[in-house]
Amino acid sequence: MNEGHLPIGRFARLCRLSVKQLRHYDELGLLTPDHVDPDTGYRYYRPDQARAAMLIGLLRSIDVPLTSIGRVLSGDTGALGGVRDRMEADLARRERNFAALERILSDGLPRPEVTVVREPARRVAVVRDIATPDRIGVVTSACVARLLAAVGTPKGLLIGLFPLDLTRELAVAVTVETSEDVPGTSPDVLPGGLYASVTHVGPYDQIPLTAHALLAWVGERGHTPEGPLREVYVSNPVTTPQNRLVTHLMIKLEDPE
Amino acid sequence: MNEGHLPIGRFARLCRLSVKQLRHYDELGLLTPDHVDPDTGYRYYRPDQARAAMLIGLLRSIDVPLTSIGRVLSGDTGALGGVRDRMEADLARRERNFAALERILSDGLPRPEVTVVREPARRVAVVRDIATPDRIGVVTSACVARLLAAVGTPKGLLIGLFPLDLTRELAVAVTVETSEDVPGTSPDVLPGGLYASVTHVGPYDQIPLTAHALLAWVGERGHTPEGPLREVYVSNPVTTPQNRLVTHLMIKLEDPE
DNA sequence: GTTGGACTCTCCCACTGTGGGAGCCTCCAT
DNA sequence: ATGGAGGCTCCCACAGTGGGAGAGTCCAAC
Repeated sequence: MNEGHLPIGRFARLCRLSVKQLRHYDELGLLTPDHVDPDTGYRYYRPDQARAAMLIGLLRSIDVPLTSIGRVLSGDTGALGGVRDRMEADLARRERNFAALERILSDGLPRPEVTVVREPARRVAVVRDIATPDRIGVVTSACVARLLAAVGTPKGLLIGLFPLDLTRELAVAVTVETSEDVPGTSPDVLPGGLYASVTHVGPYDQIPLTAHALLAWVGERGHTPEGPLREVYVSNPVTTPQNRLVTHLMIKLEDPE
Repeated sequence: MNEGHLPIGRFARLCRLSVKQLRHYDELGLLTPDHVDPDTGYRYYRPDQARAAMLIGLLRSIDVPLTSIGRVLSGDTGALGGVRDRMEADLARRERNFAALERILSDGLPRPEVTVVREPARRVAVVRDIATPDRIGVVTSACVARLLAAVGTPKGLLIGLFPLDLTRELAVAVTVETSEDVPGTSPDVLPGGLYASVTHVGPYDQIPLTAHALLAWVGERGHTPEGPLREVYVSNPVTTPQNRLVTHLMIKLEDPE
């Protein structure tokens, strides 16, 4: 064999990777040793493979997944762009989570006051869309924009409707009370009756904190929540600071018979 | 059995959790069903367990680990504080990683120019400390502060010394050339000889990008890097914007015989 | 030439949290 | 009585790394 060949341990020290990692990368086809002894299975690397090895280490050190690294190594120049986008979205989500945790730590676990109110049926103009769980915020904003464009200055408060199961693809809707049909929207009637209601104060992306408490209240009392979760946007999000935004969260209770 | 008891599927829908999750939480002891039929193994939950279940779901939705949730449920009020600190550190690390990835995407993979230079031996004053891999930045800054406090205004450039193996606990050192012993520092002599050298331009926490390229260059040519990695801080970090900071990275080559 | 210690091999298991699926059993309404 | 929905347990998968067992290999010192 060539004299320059390095056994795996020496190569690992050279590249600042662990032996385990190198074997794993070999197995995945990311970095195949220049030569493998057919009798003993010993892996031997050429020194100039250190560049590829260290590229792997570099990208791993910034959390690029091995599959993406594989694409980079095989010349897919666009692979890192996708990683960038995913990292950015992940980062934003983690920042939201961190803010929510900070809030819990400062305000304690949410135990807001739940009241039962009787709501009239409401004739509304509806704008709907489909969203994935992580895009609820964006999609809802878009619906609001479309609704406002169709209705003009609304006379009542905007009401959002969200299904209780947020784990998969879901339909969101934004409505406003109206007395006549509005072009560009669908007419609908929100059922009246008894609702459990709670007030959320804070950023919209922390609504789940309060909504969980509302649903817990409902479940605790043995009610079965019916229909979508209703969010009544009381504050003007343009003029109100994030942590003063007021939203009423309501869920219909089954009719007592 | 009690009439209010819910089988797992119904309870799961109520709490917006999956059946799999509930079984898992049962197994971990986080949320034990109120009653388990000894014959069939069927789990039955009380409606008021929904509060605990939804608390789990809420904390999971903001990435709190199940073990920490367990501590919260058993009344450990300090558990979330630890989670907060870990999340904050993790967030900072991810932000750095994201910045590094952005840099790679805009500047391409680092392939800086490596030169071989002959360095004289240098008599230096040294301040050392031990750091874990994620605290290198902080610990190094502290060493710099101690060194500057001991030396006053240095006549030469600060030089950092870092072992090549960054995967475990490691010793960092900061030095400055001096002609006499300085109280509060240790005297040492940096060996002279041939060094591979490369210039890094950018934030200190992106030094690994360039260092990897340097080590790859060394490895490619079959050299064995010797001794610690040397970082010569050319710019004044106080007056220079982050992405204009200039640092020379140097690694000693074994002497040609 | 032999011996011993460092090195390497392949497998298996662990972590975290969730989902999918197989194979079987149970509940409840028709 | 029967069928379908829903429950049970147990196994495997993901991603990436580390740890360890048990066996084989390399190389330098004697």
